[in-house]
Amino acid sequence: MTSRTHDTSDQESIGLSADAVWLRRLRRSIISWYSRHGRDLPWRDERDAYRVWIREIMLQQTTVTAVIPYLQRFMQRFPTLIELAHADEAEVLHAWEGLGYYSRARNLHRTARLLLSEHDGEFPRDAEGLQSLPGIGRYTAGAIASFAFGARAPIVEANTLRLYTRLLGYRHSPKTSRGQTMLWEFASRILPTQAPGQFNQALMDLGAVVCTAENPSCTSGCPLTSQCRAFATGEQHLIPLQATRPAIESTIEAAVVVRDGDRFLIHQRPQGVRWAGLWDFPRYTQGSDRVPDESLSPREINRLWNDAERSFSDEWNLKITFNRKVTEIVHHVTRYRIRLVCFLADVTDHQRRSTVAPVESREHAWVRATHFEEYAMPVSGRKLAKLIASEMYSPSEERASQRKKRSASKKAGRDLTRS
DNA sequence: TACTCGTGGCT
DNA sequence: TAGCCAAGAGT
Repeated sequence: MTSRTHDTSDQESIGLSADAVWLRRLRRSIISWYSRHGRDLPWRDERDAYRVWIREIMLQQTTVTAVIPYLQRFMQRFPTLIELAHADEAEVLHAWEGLGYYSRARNLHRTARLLLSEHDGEFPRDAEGLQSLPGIGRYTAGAIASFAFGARAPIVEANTLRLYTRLLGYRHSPKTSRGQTMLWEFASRILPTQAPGQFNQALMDLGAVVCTAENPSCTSGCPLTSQCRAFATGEQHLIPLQATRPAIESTIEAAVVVRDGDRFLIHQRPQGVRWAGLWDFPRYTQGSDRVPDESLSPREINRLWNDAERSFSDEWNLKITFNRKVTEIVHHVTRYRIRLVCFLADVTDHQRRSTVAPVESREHAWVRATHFEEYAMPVSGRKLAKLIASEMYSPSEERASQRKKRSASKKAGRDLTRS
């Protein structure tokens, strides 16, 4: 087999990787590189299973930079498994607010309780046992087993996936079951008997620092250049093969800010929906027959205004009337770009007397803007909460509000206040 | 298998 | 800027 082979079979990849001499040389190069250039991460050589677990869950699909401050706060708030297990889920979600992928936090909490109730508060010491726990998949199981318990457990994640596929010149999709089988097989073969945890860390560091997604440092610092098939054929920019991502869709939502005196209505999102368990202002998605990326026309604002008023009144059994449009927030969630148009409605004495009983099954609260901080919210909800807290209570509230309205109207060449 | 689940940084 | 990317897991 030569580097000119264009349809490298998996067996050929594995066959090459199985060459003991080649593997030993690879390992030596990686270990040597790691000793000199490994990242100085705050958790380097951390072996406490609880701390490794929390950190690995946080790092799922999340950058090191984003994780560090959250990890510090989380460990202060929940220093041990016992404290995490004894906390309310709401507290855990609150500590997670802003990190995203909130099922990670819910599974973390579930697993803490499970470990305490059924495992004497101890982690399984092997990858298989770890993988049976909620939120712990194949990668995380291997990471905990090797980092905390020194088990010879392989790992495949974003960094190592890039490294392995390039090293082996794997031209097929690494996401298929065939690709996954090949990758885990190679991960297992390359892993040494001695200090597998450190070696796994070395693999990830090499992927993160040298074998990067964009502009990998093949000729300026990679210890594996001479053994890398992708480099030999100049394909390092083509490997790994990209999966096609679903297209981004634009949608429009209305957020309803209901004010009763100095309190605002928020509700807890139910299980099974996005941001489950987090608190938010009531929001409604408009039919997506037309979803422009640009600002909305006055006609579209009016339609949204009317629809949201009706939806809210039906759902909460509270007939409200919007005072004005407060703001628009554009944010991204998964494959959606959402234009969130926020309306303000004041509850009048008459309305309060007639129908204030919201739907019984829905957790809700009337909260002063100064207390929004106590509730875990999605980032877009938090942005709105901050805006309310800063604008609604500032001494120049009316003036600021008027000024904003005028400038917004002027800019868009329309009147959004609907007299 | 393909899709969902979040967010922020980078180019 | 619009898309890509980041120590994946669950369904």
